[in-house]
Amino acid sequence: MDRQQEILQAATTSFTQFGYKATTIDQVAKIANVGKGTIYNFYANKEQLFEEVVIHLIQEMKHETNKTIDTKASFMYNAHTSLMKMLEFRERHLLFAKLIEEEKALRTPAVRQMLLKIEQEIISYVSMRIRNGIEKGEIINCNPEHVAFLLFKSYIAFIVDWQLTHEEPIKEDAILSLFSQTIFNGLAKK
Amino acid sequence: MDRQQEILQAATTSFTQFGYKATTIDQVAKIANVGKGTIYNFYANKEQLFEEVVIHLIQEMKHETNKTIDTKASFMYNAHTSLMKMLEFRERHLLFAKLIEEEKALRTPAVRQMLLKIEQEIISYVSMRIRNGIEKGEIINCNPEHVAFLLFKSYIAFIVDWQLTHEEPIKEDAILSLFSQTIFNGLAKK
DNA sequence: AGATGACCGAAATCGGTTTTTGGTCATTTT
DNA sequence: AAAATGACCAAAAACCGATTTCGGTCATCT
Repeated sequence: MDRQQEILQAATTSFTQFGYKATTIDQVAKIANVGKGTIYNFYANKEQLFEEVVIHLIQEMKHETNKTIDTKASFMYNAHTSLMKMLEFRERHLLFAKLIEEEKALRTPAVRQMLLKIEQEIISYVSMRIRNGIEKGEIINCNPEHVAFLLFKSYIAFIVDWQLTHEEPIKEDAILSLFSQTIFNGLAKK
Repeated sequence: MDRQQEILQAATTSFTQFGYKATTIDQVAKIANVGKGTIYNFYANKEQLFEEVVIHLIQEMKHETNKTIDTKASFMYNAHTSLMKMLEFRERHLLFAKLIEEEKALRTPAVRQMLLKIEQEIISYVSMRIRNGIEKGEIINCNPEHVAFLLFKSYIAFIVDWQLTHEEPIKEDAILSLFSQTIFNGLAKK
């Protein structure tokens, strides 16, 4: 694996485990087995390295989701399988969870900014899919941004907030059936 | 108005305006036009005064909601009007918003604890209503706790989080129609 | 008997000092 | 020559003792 890959990998590990602030460049260098200066050959500064990690993760999620989408299938079916896919890779979203936690606890501006970027990115992606479903006449004529916002916040609530008030995390299939029964089913044209 | 009422009123005002931590007992005394010692004749300490304020607010909300419920009407209709009622009194929920903000920023343990209490209280109330709807055969057989959690978190997301990423608050009727189109409609038996 | 505010100690705040850490660059390695 | 490196620097964060604030008490006063 080339050095840049190694560094990105190490940074992802460290940010996920310790958060943004508690991750030091020295530490990333050590994990990646490179000198500190080498990192700056590829990334201008810590914030950009962070951004690269986040962009990479978003891309991966989009890619993963797109793979599951079958343009022949119904919106309903695709929404269901996409959500399932997302839930399957929940651990990978632990970076998000970590960042949300850090944002709440430390209010690091860089983290806040990145979270808003992630949110905006995801919501605009989901909006697009919803708009698509409306155009195809598969789902009712709703406000795509509002529905996307609702979906995003609901998802985060179960992935992140649920643990705060309940001992054990909620099961994937419980979330899945809940969303299917409520939001998704509500959206479907009858 | 008797002194105790005066104090509770003053405390509510101050907590809502400044939050828990930034509210001093001296200040409450001043607003209520009583000596500081007088407050301790009615409330053991600041935390209990806070709890009393919160309990009062929850009671008021429950009462307000119960008033709108028509046992003859459908679950759907009642859910809709209850939500409408809640939205109507949005300003009164500003204390909640303030507390959520404070919890995020300062992590005051007393505030955290109180928010969890509020959340638990509301979710258990909504759960009860949902269980009722299921028993009456009006809505599909879902998990009442999960649906209540979803409803609560969604409501909070629009009342509190929306402003963080959007300039102007979302309109009441936009929230209302969104909930009707998605979650509520999904729950309805067809 | 109930209300009050001066008073107390614990907890928060502040400001100056020390330590940590993001970022650079002269030197070394390939 | 090009890339890698870690000693080094300045700026930001952590630390810590001095000072202030504030929750809670109680002797005194209505």
